Amino acid sequence: MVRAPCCEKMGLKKGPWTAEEDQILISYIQKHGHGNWRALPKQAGLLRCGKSCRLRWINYLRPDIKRGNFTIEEEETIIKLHEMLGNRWSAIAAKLPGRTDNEIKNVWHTHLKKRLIKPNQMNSSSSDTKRVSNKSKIKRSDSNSSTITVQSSEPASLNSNFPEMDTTSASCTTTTTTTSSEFSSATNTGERKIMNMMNIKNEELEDSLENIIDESLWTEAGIDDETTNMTISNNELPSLQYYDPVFNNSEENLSFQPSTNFEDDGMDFWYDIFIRTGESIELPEF
DNA sequence: AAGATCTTCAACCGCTTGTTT
DNA sequence: TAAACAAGCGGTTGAAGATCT
Repeated sequence: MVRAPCCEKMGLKKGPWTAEEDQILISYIQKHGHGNWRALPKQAGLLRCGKSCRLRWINYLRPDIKRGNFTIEEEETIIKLHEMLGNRWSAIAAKLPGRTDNEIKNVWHTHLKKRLIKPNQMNSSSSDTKRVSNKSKIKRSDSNSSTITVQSSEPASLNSNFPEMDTTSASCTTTTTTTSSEFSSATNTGERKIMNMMNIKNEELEDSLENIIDESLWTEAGIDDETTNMTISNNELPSLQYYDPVFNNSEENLSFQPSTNFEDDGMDFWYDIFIRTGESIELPEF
């Protein structure tokens, strides 16, 4: 299918919008709604393509747009959501009323990304805050299994990989429950589901998990009708460190980072776990 | 003071996804 | 079922302002 590129038609204006154009667009939408974006500019008398009008309205002219600097809370939310969702700006924007995906994307690239790198650069010179030194992988090889568990009562399978670590210092249990048919039928979305479920901050463990795990994530992942449980067996735990291999930042987290060399060989799932020196968790047998 | 460089962010582009015919 | 179309998304660009030298 061949489609004429947007704005390629002769006579359509590009570039920054003038106040007059803004006013025309606002007036038209207030009066008629936007309806069909492609037809809008002609009906409104604008020499713009529909796509440009839509973008201008959504990113700038909408009455519910929140202007001005981002608050600390908003920035923290973006950082947290980006940790969970990656560059899915529209999904992040959906959690920040009045903010657009474009704005969030810009803020991320111009402010937040840099901020996340800087603390680690300082940390790297401090022995007690120096983070990740060990890494292991969990392989989930049985797609029909209904649970994924990481807990202290299991044999020290991790210890064999990291003999220098004290296995008594940390433990946790993370259990997800899903029906096998749903799981096995969604290889690619299942991986995201697990990633999201495990991406829970330590301080949040006290809260209801229903409040932590955003159902919309499952909807977006295509898994919206399954039962999900998650439990932490030890209140003092986990004392794990989260390590972001992209930005080299770290913080107190219970977090399991999907492998950057993620493998999806059939029904196999791999996850990297990053743990601070001297601490450990114990892994289940899958 | 002026030119160079950096930063910011609105807008665009190309692609994907969803819907209609 | 496939084509056509509309809307949405994320990456990228480039103009304008800020800062540096």
